[in-house]
Amino acid sequence: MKPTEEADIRALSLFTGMADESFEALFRGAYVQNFPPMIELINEGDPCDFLHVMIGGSVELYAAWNGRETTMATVRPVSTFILAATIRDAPYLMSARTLEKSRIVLLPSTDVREVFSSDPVFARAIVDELAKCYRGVIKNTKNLKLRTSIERLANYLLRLRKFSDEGDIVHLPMEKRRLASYLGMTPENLSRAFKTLQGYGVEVDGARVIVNDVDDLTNFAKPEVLIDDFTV
Amino acid sequence: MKPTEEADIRALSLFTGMADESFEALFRGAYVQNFPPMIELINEGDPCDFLHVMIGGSVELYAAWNGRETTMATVRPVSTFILAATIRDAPYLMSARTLEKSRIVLLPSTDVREVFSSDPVFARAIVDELAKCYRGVIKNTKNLKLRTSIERLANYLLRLRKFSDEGDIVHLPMEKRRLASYLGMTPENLSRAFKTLQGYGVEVDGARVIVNDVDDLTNFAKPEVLIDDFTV
DNA sequence: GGCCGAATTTGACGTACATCAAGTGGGAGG
DNA sequence: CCTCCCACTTGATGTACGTCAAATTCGGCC
Repeated sequence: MKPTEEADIRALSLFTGMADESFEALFRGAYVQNFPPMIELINEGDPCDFLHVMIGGSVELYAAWNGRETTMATVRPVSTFILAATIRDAPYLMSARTLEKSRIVLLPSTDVREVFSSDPVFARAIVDELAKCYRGVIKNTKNLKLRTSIERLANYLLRLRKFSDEGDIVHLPMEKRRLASYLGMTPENLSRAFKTLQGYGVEVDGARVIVNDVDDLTNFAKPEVLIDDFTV
Repeated sequence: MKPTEEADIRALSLFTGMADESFEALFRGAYVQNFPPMIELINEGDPCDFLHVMIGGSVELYAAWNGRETTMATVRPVSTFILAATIRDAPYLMSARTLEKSRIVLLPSTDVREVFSSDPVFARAIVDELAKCYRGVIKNTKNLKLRTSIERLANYLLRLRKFSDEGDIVHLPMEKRRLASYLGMTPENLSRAFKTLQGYGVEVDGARVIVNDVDDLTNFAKPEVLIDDFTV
């Protein structure tokens, strides 16, 4: 692990307040690995051996049942995933695969639980993180149950735009078929949903999307803090 | 609060291991209240002032957006709700209303956070509870995204049956329209879904449902630990 | 028991979305 | 530069599910 990477990780809210000794104890047994694209990192149902920390690339979390599959989330640096399973020492609820070449730190779950017990600051940070994740999933459920697929797409675009550094031009951070699955629809339907949003000033060119009329789109999408704001 | 009620609460995994002083400190500032049916306890977006502990009746957690409303969960004694908002000192993501006459203990959020900081056993219990809740919501998301409404109903019935003490006879614990909303469908569609499940030996008589052929229904519903087992 | 209002059911119909089957186009490798 | 492959799009069609309106049943209350 390079010093800059370590600094990035240390800056995560999960690790930032903890004692140096704890941080060191936590990362002493860590493995840093580079994975090629489309590698299965985790299989649903397997026992949870590691907390994963993304420091490069991107990973898709997905779930399957009865031959169907759905994207639950995509993870990007710098952040952790499957904290809950680590803490509970429970089997993974989701599978994970790399989408691109990815660099990931693996922290043995036993170490995480150990440091959790010994460092109250880390414990507090874990609780904060878990509560944040929980609320994130609740928001996602509201999004799924209360909105149509077109409304979900519209709000998704507005969220992208908020963090775009090119103003009204946003770049879809994943393939359209994965976005479709994440939003709970088929690729075909996503394509048609984009076409519908043309009527609200949305212009699509591959992965580049231009939001020409924010007010119009916002008026249609009706974004709301308690669903769409990930900081609350 | 009656001694038996206090004992019931103390037995919750959230409170069972903590020091007596902590428990006392936590409940010193508690309010015990009786509510009539259909009272709004909590409004989405309000600041979170209390951790709620159900000791009688039942409460519906629901969310609304743009004129639509959906049931997120129903809570029954003895258990707590809105732990995550309490911990984060964040606004409620869901609203809550009593369904029946209910008896509820209100613990000031500040007290919860204070005891959380001072009692590591309580802290550990909160983390466990949060992780459990998080995993519960993830399972719910998988249920919603991977299954049709009929499949969700079938699995819901099998879950009820598992905890029924009348064998193949189960009792729906809420009105059908709320069940429909919880399962992400309309009352009309729920009615038709029940009719479809007649083909798999399901007999409906008001709130009483008989599962005549568990194997047949199971074969259709394909329940799975990583979606339907709330203990994992 | 009989009445009343609300929940549930039923039927007819409409909409949202999935599926299937061709296209079309764009990027990686020769 | 060409070509192949794979994502994406498009159109036609089917299915799941919602909506609306009208029964019907149920539960509470006199």
